[in-house]
Amino acid sequence: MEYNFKEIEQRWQKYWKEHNTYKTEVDNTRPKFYVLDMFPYPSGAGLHVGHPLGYIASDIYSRYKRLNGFNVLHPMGYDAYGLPAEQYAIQTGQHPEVTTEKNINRYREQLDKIGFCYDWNREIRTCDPAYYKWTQWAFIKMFNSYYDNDLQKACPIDSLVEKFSTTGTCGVNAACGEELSFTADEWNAKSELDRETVLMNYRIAYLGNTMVNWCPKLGTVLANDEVSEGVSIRGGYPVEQKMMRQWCLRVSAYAQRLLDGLDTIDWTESLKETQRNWIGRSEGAEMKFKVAGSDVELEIFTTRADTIFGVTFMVLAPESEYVNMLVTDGQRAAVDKYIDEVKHKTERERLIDKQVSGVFSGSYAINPVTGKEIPVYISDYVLAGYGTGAIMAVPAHDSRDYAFARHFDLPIIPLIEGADVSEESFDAKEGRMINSSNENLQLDGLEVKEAIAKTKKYIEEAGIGKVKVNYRLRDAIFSRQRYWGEPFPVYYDENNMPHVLDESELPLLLPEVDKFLPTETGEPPLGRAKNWVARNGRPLELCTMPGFAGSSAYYLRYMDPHNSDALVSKEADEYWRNVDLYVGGTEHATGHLIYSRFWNKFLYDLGYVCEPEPFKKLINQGMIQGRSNFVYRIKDTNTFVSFNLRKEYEVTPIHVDVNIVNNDILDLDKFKAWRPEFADAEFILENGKYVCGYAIEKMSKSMFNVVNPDDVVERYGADTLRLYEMFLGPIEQSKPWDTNGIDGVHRFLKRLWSLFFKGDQLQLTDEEPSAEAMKSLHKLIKKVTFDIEHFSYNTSVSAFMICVNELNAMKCTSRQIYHDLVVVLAPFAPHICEELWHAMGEEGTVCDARWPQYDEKYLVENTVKYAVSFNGKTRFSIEVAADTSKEDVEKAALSAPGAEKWIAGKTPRKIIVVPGKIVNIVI
RNA sequence: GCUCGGAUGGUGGAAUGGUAGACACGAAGGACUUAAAAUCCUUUGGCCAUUGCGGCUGUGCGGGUUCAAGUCCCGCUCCGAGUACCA
Repeated sequence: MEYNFKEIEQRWQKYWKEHNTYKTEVDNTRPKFYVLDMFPYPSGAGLHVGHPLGYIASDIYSRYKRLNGFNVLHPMGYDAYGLPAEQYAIQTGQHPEVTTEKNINRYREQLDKIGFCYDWNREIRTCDPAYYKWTQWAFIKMFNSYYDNDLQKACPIDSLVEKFSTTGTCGVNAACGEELSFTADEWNAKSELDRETVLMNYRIAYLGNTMVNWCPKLGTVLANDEVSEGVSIRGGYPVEQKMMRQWCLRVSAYAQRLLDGLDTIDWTESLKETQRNWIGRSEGAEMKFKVAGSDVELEIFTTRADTIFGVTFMVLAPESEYVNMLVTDGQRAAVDKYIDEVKHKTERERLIDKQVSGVFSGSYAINPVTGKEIPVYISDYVLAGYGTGAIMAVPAHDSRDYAFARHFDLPIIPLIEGADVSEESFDAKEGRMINSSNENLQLDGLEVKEAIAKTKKYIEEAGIGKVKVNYRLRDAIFSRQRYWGEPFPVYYDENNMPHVLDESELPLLLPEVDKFLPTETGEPPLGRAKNWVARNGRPLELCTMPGFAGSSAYYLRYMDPHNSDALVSKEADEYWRNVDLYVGGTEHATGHLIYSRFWNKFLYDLGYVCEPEPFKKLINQGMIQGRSNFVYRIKDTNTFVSFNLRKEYEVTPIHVDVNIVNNDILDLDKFKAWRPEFADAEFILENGKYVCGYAIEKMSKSMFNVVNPDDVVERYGADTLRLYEMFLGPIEQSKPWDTNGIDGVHRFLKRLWSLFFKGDQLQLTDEEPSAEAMKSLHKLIKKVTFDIEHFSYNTSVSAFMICVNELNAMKCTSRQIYHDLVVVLAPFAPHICEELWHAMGEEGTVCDARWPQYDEKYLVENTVKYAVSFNGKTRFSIEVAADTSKEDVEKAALSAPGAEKWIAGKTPRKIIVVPGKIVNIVI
């Protein structure tokens, strides 16, 4: 009987579906394990061979845990809201819902062919009203909450109102946009509208005027993580800075907890580091500089308080509120001109144009320590959004200040002994201080670190400023001027003040529109919706939520996907708790993985979830790159020359579809049929074959290097695909898709099959397995158990190959051996194992078997091989009985044939015996 | 610039400080076959010796620790990823 993978795989996939084999329920009698894949955005292109890499790894882990008696939650769903469907809708008029549905069906079809053990009863889609109801619900909760810095948690906004009405802002320490100060009486005297305006300053979901990344081409704002190097990540369009009234989430309030939480979770160090950088904690000081002839106090943030003696000028961000206060009449025109220029530069231009620019404000600040007057400049190298939007410039020890000082010919005072600042600044925080003492503060001779500490202490005592921690992490901008997203549960009153809907009104359904474009008046697409008003007749919010809204809490919904009364029931949450193993790409490090942690912590504060971190362990699967193939056309002809002969001609490399190339050998007939212009192509072959060149590139349609998993399944079967993807290399490493080795894996499965069957006959016997066979099996179990726990799947596949080869060589037919072999292989190649399990006459499915435990007693060797080294160089090996004493091993090594030659009559100075491994003889 | 990874045969990749190159691909040779496919066997880091054992060398470069280093330490080079006027 041939290994008919097609028939086997179809049969078992059908069986699993019909028997609901992978259905999961809360079961308090068994330990839980939650394995999650980052759910995909269902794009029109379908899955390529890179997508399943992580899915296969998590599937193996899920099956392994299940075999070990865990109740495994392993769900899948779709991140269904997103730009591509909307862009497509704009172009074609096709409703995004229709294309999304179509794409989801295609994804499902592809996923099903690979034999995953997902519990599809728990499928979720972010665009499903029953799902996004809970996204809207969370938004309402955030709107109705503020962040209490003393309690370090989110609290109901009502309790803040309570405090305001009894004590005013006194004693309130809350995360806010702007420090406010008022008494209870002042609060109580405020109008409803004024109160709402004040509260907006504290809400966790708030409407704020902020500088946003505006992408004119996409017609929407983007979050910081959606922009890279001044262009949008999706589409690569220019992004500019614009002040807009936008919904924001006060993620910054959670900065410290997001940072601290990283120490409690098992993620790769590099990913944690990325998040730490993104959060960007920096300890420093806020200092106040008086301005000559003015009441204004200029507040700046610095991490280098020690350099206070080297401050030779100040710089304001062009958007800073200080600008207007400090510009003198004489400089007004110049400043206005400069600010106008800056405004019209896009973020990208600002980055490309690294030339120093700036303008003098006309004012002078007074150094609080030295009392010296220093000019105040305005320049776009200072960012409005970080710190206070103003800096003290120390050109000797900051490269940006240095460039500015050089350009405007401002003084540069070195403050560190031995630092040469004639050519460039000395930015390192090391060395001894000089030029830094007066009657107020003496820093000379101190190390930089000591100087920083001393200065901080001084400025607090002298009341010049205070120690402050700053974070780079900004609040998330939460509005998108798009159609295909979650509508905000928000309406506006006659004062244009937003209010949230009542929870009973959820879900607020996404309305129909005639076109998916902005309105003629420039409003978002929802402006086209008819009757887009709340129950009370008030107009609803026209923006929708961004992509990360729906993906921030989806792992919670999987726990209890059909609950219409809660995001997740207490019971389900307390059982499943959080994700034990999360598998996905690093590209979400500063987006989804920050937002999700924030969202989870918020729900944790409110008592809706019981774990402070959503993802306990995270594995990043590498990207699968494309391996493009090339043919070489001789210039001005239709003749193609094989790879190794191409140097003899003048040729143009042309991408060729990798699907008509096999192991770099071009299928000539398929090539001719591929495109009309190649129909009469001629070839110059080498050894009768046309060999293609190759290159590693991103997998994309335009490179003709996209490999579809369906094609691989069709040709080799799902089990081969699964094994091969794991065999390709370490899971976390990026690597090109290269089918050159797939035959080897497929051969392995065929060999396995032929161990079971001779002809049509199952050739297994009930005889006792030999010690040799037991050893081979237990070696395998030990190795595979270890490997799965350590996500080292590639070496497991090797271990299977070795074991099967050994069993084959020893002609083992023992049912007992194969029973266990099938169980440990089942997570990797479930279909063939299910078939063999069944053929052996076992009950039920292999999914419910028990993971075999290895027994060291079978692994004990009778004899041990020692490598014998002389002065560290291995020369030969000896074999001795396993229980030979160290002394006897030494003797055996010294008296072994061949040893004489290396000892050369001398007396060994030292002999080191590493049990079971090596004897090193030092002469 | 900063942060984090990485560098091992023709290729993908194995090696708790202990015989480097497991396993697989590819290649070469062979068996079976009219032939091909499939399958199986042998060889396969480099150099030298091959009538035999064998010897030398070898994990990006230069040092160091150690009886012993691909692995640990110091200093470089190159490649990849992330991030970037964050004061």
